[in-house]
Amino acid sequence: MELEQLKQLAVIAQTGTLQAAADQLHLSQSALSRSLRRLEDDLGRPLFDRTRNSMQINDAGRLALEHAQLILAEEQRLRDDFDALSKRTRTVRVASVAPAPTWRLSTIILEQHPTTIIEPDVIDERTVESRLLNGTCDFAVLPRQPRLPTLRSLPLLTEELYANVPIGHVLYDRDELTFAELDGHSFLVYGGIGFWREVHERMLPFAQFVTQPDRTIFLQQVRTSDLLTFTTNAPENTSGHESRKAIPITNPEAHVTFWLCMRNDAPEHVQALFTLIQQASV
Amino acid sequence: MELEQLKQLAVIAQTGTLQAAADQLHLSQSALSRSLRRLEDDLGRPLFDRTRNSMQINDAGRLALEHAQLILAEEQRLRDDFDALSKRTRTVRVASVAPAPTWRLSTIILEQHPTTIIEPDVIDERTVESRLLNGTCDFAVLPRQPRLPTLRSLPLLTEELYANVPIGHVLYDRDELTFAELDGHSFLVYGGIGFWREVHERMLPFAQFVTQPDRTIFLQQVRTSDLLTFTTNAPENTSGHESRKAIPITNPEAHVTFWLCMRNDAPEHVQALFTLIQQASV
DNA sequence: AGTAATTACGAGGTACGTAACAATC
DNA sequence: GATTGTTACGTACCTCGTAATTACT
Repeated sequence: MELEQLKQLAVIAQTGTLQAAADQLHLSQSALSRSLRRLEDDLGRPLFDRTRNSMQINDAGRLALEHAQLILAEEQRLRDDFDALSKRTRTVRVASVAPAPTWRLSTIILEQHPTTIIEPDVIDERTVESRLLNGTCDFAVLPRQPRLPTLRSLPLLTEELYANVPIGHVLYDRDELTFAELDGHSFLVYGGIGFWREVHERMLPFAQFVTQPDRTIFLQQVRTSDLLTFTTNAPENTSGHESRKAIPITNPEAHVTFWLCMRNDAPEHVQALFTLIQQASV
Repeated sequence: MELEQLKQLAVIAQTGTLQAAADQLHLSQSALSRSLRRLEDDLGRPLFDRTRNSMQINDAGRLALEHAQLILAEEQRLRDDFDALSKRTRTVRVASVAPAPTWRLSTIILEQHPTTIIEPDVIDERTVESRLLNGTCDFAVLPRQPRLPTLRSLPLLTEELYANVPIGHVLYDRDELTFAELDGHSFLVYGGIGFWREVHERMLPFAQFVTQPDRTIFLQQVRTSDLLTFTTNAPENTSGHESRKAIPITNPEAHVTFWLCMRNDAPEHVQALFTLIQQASV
């Protein structure tokens, strides 16, 4: 007996004729006829009452059909479970305090495992930490090295903040700047920058911020606006700033090393990715 | 995915090695290795963690195994149900008031369907009738034609009773006898004669009966005893009476026609047998 | 005539066993 | 060296599709 034959039995019973069932199963009528015959031989009795050109399911057929449906349903559950398992192992949940580290992660992971699904969340540091500890994310990105013995960590990248100054602005000719010099000006900022927003607010208490949550619209606005903006050394930040000058900010708060963190008891596929990133970051 | 592969998974998981499983499955190790590989490919992930020369079932394997066992158990239930169905259709339960009609039935049925199992019960008329009506037998044999419209019936055979007289007995020279002439003598009788016992007791109120329930011992005793016995025209009654003379009994009570009865709603295979017997009895 | 199921036949694919190989105990 | 799992190769079997056949509507 084969699962394929049970599927065929179900379709034949449902359609009522071999021809219709064969069409639905992408099989010739004769092949289906023989396959059904083999099943009947295996079970020791006909499952259909036959006239010369019609078939009618009989008691034995109905009995077999009941069992077949239970078996096929169980097979489907098996496949569903495995699909869920595959999805789980293909997905990496990343909780990060800033977007650039997740971009870097994507670049490294997708190069080796193009089918991986990366689910980034840019959120505040406390939430990142708690999600890592309670297992609701696979990787955490923090602006410092965690020291818990239940965690492994590595320095993922160091991001440097630049003031992005439009032509004609009073600060355009400077070669470097400090937060103190920037304070009091107006800035156009992208909304999803997480950690950096706190830096801005702490270091520039008197500045004005216009926040654009949509990244595409933000980049368009940068081209036409004469407001100051920020950019960093992350390669994903280079586009759309052609008519502007990126001026380094010298304060130590403008240079941040982001650490990739993982629980020691992370699933195997997560550990493998961690090792991959470790090698790529050397 | 095939049921065979799920069986193999179960055996591999149980034995722990491919070689042991292959032996148990009457399959070469390499074939089993490939078959398992195909299952893993089908499900999209390994079911065992492999070193170069050992295998250990992993989480995915255990998950698959759970489902596999449910599926295989359901397949077994299907087969069990079909075995029970086969046994039921191969078995014919006969309730008869006398043994000879069941012998006749066996002869006719086994000639065409040698695998049929015939379960005869020789019991009293009222019980035969009730078993037929409540469905606890397929065929009933009665000493009269039933007239219920829910039943079909046919005359199966007419049995004629003979006095079986040993050489030297006072009645040995007679050519025919009546119950009245036989009354008062001593008889050796077989126990399992059902209906005929009532005839004896009613027609021979003053006779002595020595009853032997075992047919083989009865036939041996007949050879050596000088008691009167009975026999009939049933072919199965001819053996073992060589040193005796069978003398017809003229009373109408000694000539009985047995009717085969079946419910109109009997299962198909029982109806087919009824038709067979009808043709054979012409 | 048209449809439905079975049977005949040739072809392609697939799973098997044997055997060679690699690695571990 | 014995055992275990994987890979290579040739073969045999098995199921498929096409087509012919038979019967029913």
